[in-house]
Amino acid sequence: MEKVKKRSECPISCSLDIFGDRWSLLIIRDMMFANKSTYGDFLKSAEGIATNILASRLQSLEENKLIEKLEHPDSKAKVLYRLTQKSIDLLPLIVEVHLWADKYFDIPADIKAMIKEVKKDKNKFISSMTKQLKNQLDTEKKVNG
Amino acid sequence: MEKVKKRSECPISCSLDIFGDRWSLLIIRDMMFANKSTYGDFLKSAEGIATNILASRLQSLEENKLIEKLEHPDSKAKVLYRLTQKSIDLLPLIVEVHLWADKYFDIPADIKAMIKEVKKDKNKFISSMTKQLKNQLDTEKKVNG
DNA sequence: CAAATAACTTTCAAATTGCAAGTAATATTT
DNA sequence: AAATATTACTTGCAATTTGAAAGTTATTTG
Repeated sequence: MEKVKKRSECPISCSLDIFGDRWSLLIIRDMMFANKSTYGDFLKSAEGIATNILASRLQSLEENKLIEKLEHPDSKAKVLYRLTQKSIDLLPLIVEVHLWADKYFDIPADIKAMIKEVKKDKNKFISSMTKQLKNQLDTEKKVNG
Repeated sequence: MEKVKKRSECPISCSLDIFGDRWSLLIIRDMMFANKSTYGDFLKSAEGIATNILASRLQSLEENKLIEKLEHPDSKAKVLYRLTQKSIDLLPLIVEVHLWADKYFDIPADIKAMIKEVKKDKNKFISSMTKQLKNQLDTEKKVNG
């Protein structure tokens, strides 16, 4: 039940209202690149998100349709979180974050490899990864939906 | 003297540590697209940033080399803030924010026009705007630098 | 059936935000 | 020259948010 306060009509401002915090894009990252999909998965990430913050971000992301909650195929105790088209469409933006960071930070080797692929052919990387991510859609049954 | 806490080596995480908040990119936006350059300019923006938050964000952006403080040519009472190469390099990312927002929000007409230009030829838009922004560099004398 | 796992929720202190008012250094007006 | 206005902040304080730790509930495993 978090308030949705739009500060202006500016597209950047509206976007930041949704994912302009220090955690939301990291959850998206985990889902996009690390194939994480559960609450426990996200908790294990290097940045160390607190449990209450994770719960609050997951709720906000769901309210903003960037993720969906599904029944987990392996267990009723688990919840499966999945990207939506809306969040998959953030890939080009996230790729640009990587390219910018590559210019100004030291990047770990494994990620550096991915960035190398991006630099080789950005559009190809994005379209092939987008296709891959889309394959995960429409395959599971939504929960509470 | 704000602490610089890097949560991990992840490029997204490192980037968010710098501009992952609800205000920093709006200041960059004002400088990139609205030709704003002073404290008073930023205060006037639609989102209504508080004076203390603005001061704190300007300091953080300066510490992270995304902006520079210069003597204002018109008055000693004014401070001129200017983009750096590092922040100009955020343009591709900011363009992608616009494209994403264009897909999921209603965009004001004037900005819509710009997005139309972007869609026509993204690379051309970015390179020509980058060139324009770079022209503002190396023309003024730094303050306290 | 007991212990472990998973996904949260709750509690509370600490940090951050946001509003309002105040300050100091120019600049302008009278 | 004195008074007023502008500019760029800073300060004080209440409200909100964050973060660490512990607790809860529903499964699942041994």
